[in-house]
Amino acid sequence: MRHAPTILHLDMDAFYASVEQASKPSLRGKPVIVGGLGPRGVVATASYEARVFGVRSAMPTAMARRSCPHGAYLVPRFSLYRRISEIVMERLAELSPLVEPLSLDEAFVDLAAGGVAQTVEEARGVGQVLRRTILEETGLPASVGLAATKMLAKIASEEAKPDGIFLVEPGTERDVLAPMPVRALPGVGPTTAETLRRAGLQTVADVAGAERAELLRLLGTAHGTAVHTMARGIDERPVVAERESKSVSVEDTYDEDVTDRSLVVLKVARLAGRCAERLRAAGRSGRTVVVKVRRHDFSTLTRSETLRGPTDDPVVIREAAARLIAAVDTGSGVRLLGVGVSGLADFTQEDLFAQSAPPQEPEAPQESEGAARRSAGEEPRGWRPGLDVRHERYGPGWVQGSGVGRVTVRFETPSSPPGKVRTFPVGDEELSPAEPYPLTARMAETGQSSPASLPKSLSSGGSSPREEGRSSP
DNA sequence: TCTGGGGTCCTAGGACCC
DNA sequence: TCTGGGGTCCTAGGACCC
Repeated sequence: MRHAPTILHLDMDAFYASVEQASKPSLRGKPVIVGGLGPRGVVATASYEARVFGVRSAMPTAMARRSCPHGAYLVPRFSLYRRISEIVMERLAELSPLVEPLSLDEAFVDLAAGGVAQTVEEARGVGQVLRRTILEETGLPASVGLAATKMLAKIASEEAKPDGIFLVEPGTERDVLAPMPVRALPGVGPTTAETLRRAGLQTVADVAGAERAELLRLLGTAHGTAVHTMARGIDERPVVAERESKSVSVEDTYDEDVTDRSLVVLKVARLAGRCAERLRAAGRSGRTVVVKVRRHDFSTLTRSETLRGPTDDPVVIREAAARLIAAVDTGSGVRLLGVGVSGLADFTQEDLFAQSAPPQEPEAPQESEGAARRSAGEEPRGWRPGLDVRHERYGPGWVQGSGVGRVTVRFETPSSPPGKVRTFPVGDEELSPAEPYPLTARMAETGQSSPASLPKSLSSGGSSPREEGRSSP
């Protein structure tokens, strides 16, 4: 274990909600909830103002509306979040070759490997400069944790929030951890915490003081060992850059349970097609096709089939998915269907034996996403709250709400004062969907060739298709 | 209030082979 | 005739994370 706090954990504060507040001046200082807005939606991120009312991530949106009825409820704008994430990750890459992203808004950085910090003071300095840089370039607050291990760096960034920095001095790990609830340890969720509680272990100190054999008996070999080790402040996991994904999957939860068997079969076929598209876009192929079904009572089952060789062929994946769903009783209705492919190979090469794939896939006539949804009997989702629009006469704005044939738009941009609201008929010819506005001057400079503005076929790949836009030192 | 979507890792049992 | 152990692959489910 290293002797200086040179593992940095960066975590953007309430990321999606903060982006929305930065984009929409009228929402600053107000409760903002980003997530699914349908009857079965859940909260992805709540702003700190919304958390005061008890709104939390993963909470059903319907419940959030009850406890925070005056909040602004918005759908996520992932293309914008991805653009901002790219900018942040670029800044991290300047600190070290060892950057391990955990999600769009979170990453570990090994500062020692980058040679930018060897001591407590240097590490703190790097963290402070980083926070300032991110604020300047994106307009968003980020918190930084620094420690000698990943576990403590992550706990430190949690401690630092909101908009702060926290450094765990090497040697004090056990003291910092001791009073914390067991849930603070990575890998300890509700089930493990309950198991430990029943054994009388509530704090990290309790677990650290427990017999190793007792933990193995309670949690099994792998988990028990990991929890015991972590509780004593030991964590030798290295920061690892560029981990290849091991599976690709697509799933949909439906607003109402699907009972019609032929519709179930149709939806599985469509999901298989989408899954294959994603696989191809990533330049991967896989051997095991998985179908996932969640029933009306929330019970979930999976059925899988392993092919003789890896594939990314939509026809092959669709056929396998069709065989799998054929063996599942969906008579009582399903709330979710999913299709995934695992056992990913590095190459995209058709297996020469088992496949029935014709060389030139005779895809069904290409339907647009919207047309596909409509023909499947689903709602077209035009003006969803939070989305960017432009009006010929009033300029750029965002959808505040819609219903009974009308759309309400607020006309403002990141750098404008809070804007005015106007209402239009949903069919207003002068109103059209628009690209997100850059949050800062810096984003406007480099963001013109943003993935969001590129055709789908170019922007969906793993690596960025553009070369320019990198600032010189 | 009624539970998203995208992942990772682990366990356990059965088949199959040596 | 009965009784083995170990290794690998596949399938299914579950806990956990963001």
